[in-house]
Amino acid sequence: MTKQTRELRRLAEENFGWSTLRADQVRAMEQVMSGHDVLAVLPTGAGKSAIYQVPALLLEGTTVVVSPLIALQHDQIEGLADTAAPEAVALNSTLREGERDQVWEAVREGAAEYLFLSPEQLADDERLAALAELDIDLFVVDEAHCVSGWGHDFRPDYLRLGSVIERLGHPRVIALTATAAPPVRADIADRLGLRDHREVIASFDRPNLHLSVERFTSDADKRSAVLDRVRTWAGRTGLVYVASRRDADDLAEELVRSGARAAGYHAGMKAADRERVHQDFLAGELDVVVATSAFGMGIDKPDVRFVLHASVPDSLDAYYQQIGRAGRDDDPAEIILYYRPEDLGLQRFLTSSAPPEDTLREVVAAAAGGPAGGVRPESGARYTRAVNLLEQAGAVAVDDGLVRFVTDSSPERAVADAVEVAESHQRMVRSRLEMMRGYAETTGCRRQFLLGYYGEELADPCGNCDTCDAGTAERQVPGTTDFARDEVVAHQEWGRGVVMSVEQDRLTVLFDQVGYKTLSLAAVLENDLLSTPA
DNA sequence: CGTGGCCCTGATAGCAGGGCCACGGTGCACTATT
Repeated sequence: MTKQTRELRRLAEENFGWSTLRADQVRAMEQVMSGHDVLAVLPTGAGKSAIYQVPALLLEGTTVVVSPLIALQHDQIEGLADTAAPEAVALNSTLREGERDQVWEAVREGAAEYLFLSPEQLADDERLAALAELDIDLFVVDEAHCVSGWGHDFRPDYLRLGSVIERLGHPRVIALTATAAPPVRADIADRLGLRDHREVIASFDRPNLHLSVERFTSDADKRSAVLDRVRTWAGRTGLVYVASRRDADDLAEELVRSGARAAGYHAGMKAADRERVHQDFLAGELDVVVATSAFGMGIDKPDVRFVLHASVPDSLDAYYQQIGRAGRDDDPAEIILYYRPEDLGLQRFLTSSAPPEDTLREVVAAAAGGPAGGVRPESGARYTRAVNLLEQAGAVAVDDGLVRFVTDSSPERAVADAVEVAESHQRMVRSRLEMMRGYAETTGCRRQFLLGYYGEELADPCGNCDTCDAGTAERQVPGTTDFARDEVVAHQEWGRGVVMSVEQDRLTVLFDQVGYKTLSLAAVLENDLLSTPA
């Protein structure tokens, strides 16, 4: 053990009371201390926060932590307050002016070691300039999958964190998440501008989760199957994920009517009601929460015995994250997807977003017609998204919040290029949804499919999923030696791709431009669809 | 993309069928009113 590792262990014990650290945690901390940027993908409960909390004590300056939810910021700050570690503070819209000043003062004086912020806080140029004046030597992006999942449309300030990091002189960066498939990892590293970074990736396998899918034709049948299942498990702790707020309310109400200790949860509820459901679930006063995707981040309850999906989520990334809330105590848990292909339609709608052509034109006109030093774009998610697309298309550059038109192309061309970037992203989103379909409809081992999606190989069928139970998931014979996992291939129309998995009769390839595609092995071989560049 | 509710029509015992429309998720920050 090196001197530094001993020092990290000592600080962990003295300040946080952690007498042991996991190998993954230590590895990530050591990389940070050697000056590397780090992307750590570790399951919830594996102590992700320690990866920045401990090294922060060895580094002189302030640690900035970007966190997506104000509630999560509070949880983290409370957690730190219970330790011997230095003070943690947050800057967000809930603070009054006086409180805001106090936070700044604490940070400036060095009284606060950890500063929690939302990505939107960092969009304000004055605030960013003030931060740049400070000595910030560690920049942490918590729940980093949000960069990829939310940044492109929903919360575009996530995609600007790369420039924020540059503006702060590129302190060491740690990106933390519990779930990230290979393309998501690449997106995070790319968008944050990680430099010579190291990845610490834990296994995604959760062998205690029994995986299954039940297929339905009628929506009413599916719905009663979900309700019946929960009723037969009366008293067990679990989650039911639904696609709409109305379903959350309705299903919860039906369960309550049949005597279950259940409640709905979605973003349309009053903050106090949401908080109460959250707390009651953690305290064991509620058995079942019927929720939209709003429920989950920050929930670390060990004894969740089932997670049911009354409707498909928009990707396997979301699905894995949601089912991962079950069985954290390593005891068996049931994971069931109640599947109707029609339900994919709702997700297709929810994840579709028309390229913002009007806004793109507005921003291009302002930048191309403005002063050479650049123009300050209007604030708001709509404009930020347009700037992001134009920047990615190489049409504009952004420095200190000023947008400059930097291409030789015409303004019309710039808009068209940005639209193409948006459409390319849209194709990726669509292909993710198709992978969700693939999981639901596979006759192979569910776990092999799921782990394959995360770039992890499981040699034999798992023996703990419905297809294994039914015997349809026979041992996967590599159909041919023509293609191997991780191999780079090229397709005439879809361009470069990487083989994600090889099954008996088909293979799944992740293409850079069009996302995931599942190809029939026979068709590939017969028509010579894929070449393997040397 | 798919569903549920509404209205209209036509045809005629209690409503079937078609067309149209609205709706559907995640959170930050900021503002105006009570």
